[in-house]
Amino acid sequence: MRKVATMAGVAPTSVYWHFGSREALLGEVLTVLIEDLPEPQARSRTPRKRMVELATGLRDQVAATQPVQELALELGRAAELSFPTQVALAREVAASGLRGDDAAMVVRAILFTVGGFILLTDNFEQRVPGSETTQELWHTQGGGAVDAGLQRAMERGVDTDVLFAFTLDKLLDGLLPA
Amino acid sequence: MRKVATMAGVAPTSVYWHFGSREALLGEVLTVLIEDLPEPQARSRTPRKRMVELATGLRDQVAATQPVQELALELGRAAELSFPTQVALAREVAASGLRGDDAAMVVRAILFTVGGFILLTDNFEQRVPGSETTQELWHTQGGGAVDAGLQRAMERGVDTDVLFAFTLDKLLDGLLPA
DNA sequence: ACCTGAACACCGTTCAAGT
DNA sequence: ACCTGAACACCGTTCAAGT
Repeated sequence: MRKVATMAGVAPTSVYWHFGSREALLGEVLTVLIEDLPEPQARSRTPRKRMVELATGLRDQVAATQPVQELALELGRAAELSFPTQVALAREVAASGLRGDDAAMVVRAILFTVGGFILLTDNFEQRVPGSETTQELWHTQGGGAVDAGLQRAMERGVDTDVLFAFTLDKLLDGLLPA
Repeated sequence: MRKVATMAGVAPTSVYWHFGSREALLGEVLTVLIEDLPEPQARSRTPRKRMVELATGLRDQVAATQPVQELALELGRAAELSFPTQVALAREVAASGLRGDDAAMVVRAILFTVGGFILLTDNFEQRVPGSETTQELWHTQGGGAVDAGLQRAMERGVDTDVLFAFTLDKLLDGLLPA
């Protein structure tokens, strides 16, 4: 508040006259930031490929505008960030032949998976220096609990981009049976 | 800090002699809380059913111990909470016939999906009163953008428990083809 | 209508001084 | 070895007083 006021060349208390509270101020900032986000785009030739494009695009956009996402999260307005993609996704699900409640479940399953991935990856990156990743925990855990090859693979860690693409692909296999 | 000190019948500054910082204190609290969590259990008869049981169990456990989860999240130690389930899940994936890197991808896809769902649902519940859900945004959005039946379904909202079960089921369909 | 300074009730933290 | 009070540098916010 004091920093913002200084930048505006005004006393901290003036901000309260204009915005009422810190939260209200941040809310207006977020609204502007959200308006400036680009529209989701999908140019591929099949509905399924366009779904992947939209999902990946949302993930990339959030990664590229992390401060916006953190602010939205803090203000409990994360839903707004994903809404344009949700609408575009709904259109593709309808294009793939699904209707009504069935279509809605598919739209939501995809969006929850994408959104969940984003939050989870984000949480990993904000990891406190001293804390352990599950990767490190697999090292600690003596062998023998699971198959040796699996153990080694778990100890190696993952590329989250690859995992995201894999998970989305398999989910779509389940959601849109040939 | 001051509250904790009062409860311990000591000056706030004494806490710093024992723990060093607020973060270190909370870290030790979290370690104890995590130790007290029950082991993941899976009693069903097929690997796939046990996977569903483990995933659902983790979700339920987190919901039942939300303060622990929030603390783990704040301290960047969310990974630890899911680790026992991750090991149990790895065992089931191996039991279903997968090995090495393929198995690891499947374990991670499931765990990321479950973890993501948990974080996302949690974020929705912590929604700020004034903020809009996508459900409300669908109402705002005039009709015509998508199929009318789908629009109505999106306006109705979801039971996240049902959506979770559905998504997990479809993901497993994709991950463990018959 | 807009801005101000003084002040309040909080934070986490440091540190010299005590026993 | 453990505890203390005083103090620092922060927060968000209220409010009476100014112009």
